Amino acid sequence: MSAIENVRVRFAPSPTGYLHIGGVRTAIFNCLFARRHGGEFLLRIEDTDVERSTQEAVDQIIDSLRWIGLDWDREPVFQSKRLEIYQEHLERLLKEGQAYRCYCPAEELEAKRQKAIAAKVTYKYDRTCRKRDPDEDPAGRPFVVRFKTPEIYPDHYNDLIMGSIPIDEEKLDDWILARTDKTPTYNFSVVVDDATMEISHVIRGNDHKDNTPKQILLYQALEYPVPSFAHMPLTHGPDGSKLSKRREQEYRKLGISVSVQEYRKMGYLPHALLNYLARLGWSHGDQEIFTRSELEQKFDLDAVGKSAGILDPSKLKWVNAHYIKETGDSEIAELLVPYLAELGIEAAADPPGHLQNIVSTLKPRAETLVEMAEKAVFYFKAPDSYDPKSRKKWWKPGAEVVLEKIRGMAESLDFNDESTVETAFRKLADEAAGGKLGKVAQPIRLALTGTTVSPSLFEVISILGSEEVIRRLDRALAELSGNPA
RNA sequence: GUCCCCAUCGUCUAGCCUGGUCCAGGACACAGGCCUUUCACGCCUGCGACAGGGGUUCAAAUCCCCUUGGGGACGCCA
Repeated sequence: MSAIENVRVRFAPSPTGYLHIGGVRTAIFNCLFARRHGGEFLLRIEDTDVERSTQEAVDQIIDSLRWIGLDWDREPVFQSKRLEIYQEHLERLLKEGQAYRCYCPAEELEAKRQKAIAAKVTYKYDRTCRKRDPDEDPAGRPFVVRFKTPEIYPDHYNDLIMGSIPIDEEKLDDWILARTDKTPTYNFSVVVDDATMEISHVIRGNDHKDNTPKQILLYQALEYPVPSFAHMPLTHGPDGSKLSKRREQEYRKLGISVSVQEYRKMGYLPHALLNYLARLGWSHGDQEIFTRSELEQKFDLDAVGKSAGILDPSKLKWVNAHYIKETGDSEIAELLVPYLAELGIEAAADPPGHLQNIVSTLKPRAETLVEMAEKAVFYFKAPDSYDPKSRKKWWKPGAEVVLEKIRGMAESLDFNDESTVETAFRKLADEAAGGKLGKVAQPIRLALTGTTVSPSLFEVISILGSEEVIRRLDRALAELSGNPA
């Protein structure tokens, strides 16, 4: 697809809670689409539901969007500050006879709806008030304003992702534009906002697909140009159904979450999540890894699929692991600090380069920053116990000889230098273990880390430094001789 | 219930529009191997799908129809 002129898109969350993972994906698609075509990406906060909207949620959403690296082009628009605009449009429709006041009591309509549901038929407003002459409207009674659905309308609309979608009479209710308290309903405010903000492409979740016919008719009634629509497939949970905030506990066990913030807590890099989410439902040949600018160059709606995507934590982890390896040691070190703090380790005051060195040994071994922090603990805290199984296997009688020899080397050689350590070990392995490095390394690894799994021992030793190595060896030696220190 | 949408390996997908190059390609996961001081990383190999049935055609994953399965929407929520 070649570049489209005058693109302006928007992301329009309602601030009733944290940012939904499906929400960011919508935001990502919008933003990338705008960048791809040199257009604008705007943010609109849909806070007309005063009861449920909070400032805290607004802050959280903005924070999450920034974290993942999304940038919008103008000040965010708040619907709550645009009430007069909706009112103007409403009056215009009323005056032109394209909308009418409905005095039917809410309870009465609700009862009819329940009845329809019980009878298993589609509920539609019976248009009682449409039939009345507006001049005969009862004065002083509460009313809502309904859209007077025109008799003639297009039989379909063209969706940029889903293709041709029929407009079905069944769905064209005389829906409510404004509530009794005069506030606009969603379908009314979006249209007024998108039209007045001159949005060119409405890219949103597939769950809004059935609202589109209503909205198109409103654009036409208001004589605004109808934007292009693109309904993206939804993001589903592992069971294949729509993600539900209520099932968060269940998701947690599987390593996914509905909340964007949680992914930060789980130790994902923002660009990794962005990359993963962009690739969920969109593709560019066989490419999996995209830089930000590649995404901005290559993303387009014509390569977006039609079917819903299931969040796959293992693929996400793989993408994350990839970026952990790709990113520089110092950057990762900086990002790691808060995760270490969670474990009670204050690494910020360490000598410069210390944490970077640690990070460089852990990068190929961690899929998330949480995992990396956990694996870094032994560098900061000497083992307080030794894995019993490994003890049995590697600390057989005579093992103390090896520990003592290494201890001696640590005293006489420069163990802050990795290659010196390696040379010493190889020499010892030749002399004492028939060249089997493992026989020397494992007992030492156990002494130094408490387990038999760690980064390269040579790296570990050079990072720990001679002093600390001696301390840990002494402690292990004491343990071996039956006199734990 | 009504309406709408979707349908390629377990998952994300390429291919479908413009039928043949596809006994269907890549990635994640999984299994095995190599490398190796352990664990990883990396590399190699393997496993694994056109939902089913009818058409159309010399030829269908690709076009048409039906069935089945899945999802979404039916508010004075957004």
